[in-house]
Amino acid sequence: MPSSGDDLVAHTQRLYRAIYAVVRRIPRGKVATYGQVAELAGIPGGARVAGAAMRGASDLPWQRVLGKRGPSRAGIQIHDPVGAAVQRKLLEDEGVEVSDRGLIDLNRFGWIPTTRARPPRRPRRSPIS
DNA sequence: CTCTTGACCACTC
DNA sequence: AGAGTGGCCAAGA
Repeated sequence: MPSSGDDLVAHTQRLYRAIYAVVRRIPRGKVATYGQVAELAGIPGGARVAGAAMRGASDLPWQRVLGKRGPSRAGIQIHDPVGAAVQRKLLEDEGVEVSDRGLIDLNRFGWIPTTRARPPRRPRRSPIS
């Protein structure tokens, strides 16, 4: 947390940089939610901030950040229909299954920022075609 | 400083 | 299951 003497501009820049840093850590073929990204970036409850940060995002895997649509489901939440289509394409290109309604199963594709080895997960179907 | 906006989220019907 | 509501945080006008 910034002390009262901390430069406010530096602080806000740090927030966005933190968000981008988190997004860059999301591995290919996995997805995270805005809320998850925000929390990892040090902004608990700041899901909307993460969304705002994604809007102007460039040179980072922004397509891997989705809205939370249920306990174990995420979905394309982007407003612009064109951008939504692009996101779907990018995700499918890296092996993420997106339903017709734009939903993704977090149990299968959700990113778990594990520091240690994750338990052996056995995909029920071939991860790669 | 107040008010509005937003690629959010959880809770209720 | 889908729609409505209120709350959340930070940015920008």
